[in-house]
Amino acid sequence: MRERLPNAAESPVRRARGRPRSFDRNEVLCRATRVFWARGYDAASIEELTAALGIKRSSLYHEFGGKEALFLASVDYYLTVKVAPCLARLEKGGALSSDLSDFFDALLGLTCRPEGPKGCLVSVVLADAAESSPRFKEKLTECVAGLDESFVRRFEQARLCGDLPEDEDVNALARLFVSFSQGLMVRARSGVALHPLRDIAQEALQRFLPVAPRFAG
Amino acid sequence: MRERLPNAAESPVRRARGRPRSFDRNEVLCRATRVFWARGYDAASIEELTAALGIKRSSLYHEFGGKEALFLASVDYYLTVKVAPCLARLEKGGALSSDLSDFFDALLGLTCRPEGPKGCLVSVVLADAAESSPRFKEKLTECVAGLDESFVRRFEQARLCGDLPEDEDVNALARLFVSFSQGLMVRARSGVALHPLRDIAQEALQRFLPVAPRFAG
DNA sequence: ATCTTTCCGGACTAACGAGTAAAAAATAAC
DNA sequence: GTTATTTTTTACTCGTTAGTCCGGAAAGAT
Repeated sequence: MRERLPNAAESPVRRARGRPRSFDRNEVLCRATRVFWARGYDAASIEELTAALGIKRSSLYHEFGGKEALFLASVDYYLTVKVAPCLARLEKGGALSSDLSDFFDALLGLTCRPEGPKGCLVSVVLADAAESSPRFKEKLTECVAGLDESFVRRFEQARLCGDLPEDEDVNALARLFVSFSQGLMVRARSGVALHPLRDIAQEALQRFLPVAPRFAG
Repeated sequence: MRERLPNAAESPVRRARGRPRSFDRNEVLCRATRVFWARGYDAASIEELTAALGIKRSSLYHEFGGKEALFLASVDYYLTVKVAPCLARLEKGGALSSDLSDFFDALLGLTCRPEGPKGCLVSVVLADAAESSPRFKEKLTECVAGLDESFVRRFEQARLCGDLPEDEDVNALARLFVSFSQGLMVRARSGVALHPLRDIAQEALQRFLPVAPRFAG
């Protein structure tokens, strides 16, 4: 029926015992992410999901366990494949403001694509779902903490190389940037185009950062 | 059966012809708002709504037209009864930073009540639903624009009384504050308590605002 | 008192929701 | 080839969904 897709996990190791699966878990997860991202958790039905995923109901339940688990797996996929590359821009080793600018470019590139779902899966969809399930609320908390942490690390580094004052409160600054970024995602959800959002981000950059000692005076 | 509630609209004008309604539209809207706020648009079922509202299905459909219309009416109620008072804090006539601080206090008081739904109906719930219906997306756009506008007005006023520099870009500043506030709402949704959020808001206040001319030097 | 208008209550429908069970198919091990 | 094992497919259950209908009750108008 369906031709076998070359599966990344099959080459060196011996093939698993039974019938090989006909789909790539990552590919399926990627599509599931898209559906949840666009429609929200509750509005995305299993019917809609299986149609988009190209797998049958039972395969979905067999592989992921259920809708809630599939959603959580999608969030993880999203974090790893979509968000992490944005955060990686913070570590490019440039000046702080330049790295932050790159981060916003990547983030907006991700969340304003005309053909893609608008806004952020975590800041918009997971946030909405958070009140419905304790697992979702935990996940949201985790995500926010993770983002805070990434920025804290970058700001600590900036403090060391003189891009931030010695007495800068890096935790406060991180929470500020993360909150602002998530607010930007709400605006992106409303359909605002890339460029206006980029302008807002640039404004934020100029105002959030204290004038760096090495540039001041 | 059900005792008549005194209805605000009945006193001066002549009573309408037929049987008077047994519920207060505002009270019903208030409860509907709570349900959508806590559960999200899709997760809130008509069953759940009618139970919380204390009216029957057909009364709901007769009065509001349907779920989508009820949701939009709830958003309007929320804007008028919940958000507007927060924005009114901006107009108290104090110093800019003091009025902004009051605004954040009111906003967080609204969105962090331990017994109430966390986060903001607009920034979290409507944002999620926005991708599902064009009416919702329009409404979200309207809401964001309205918030921007309120801040723009306040900043223009601040420019006049010297709380902001003459050349300040009030539009940019407004979008910044609104985006940050909406990001705070995402964090509130995750269950963070009032005080940590208030600290973040205070930090934002200190960093967003350029040093006012009349306080500088 | 009677008529007219409106609202309430409950039953109803047809579709759709998530989740499951069992048969069929594809491969590895023997 | 046969058997064991895993995935895929198909068909199903059964509760819930949004939305509708209609008989009857309540109140103002006359």
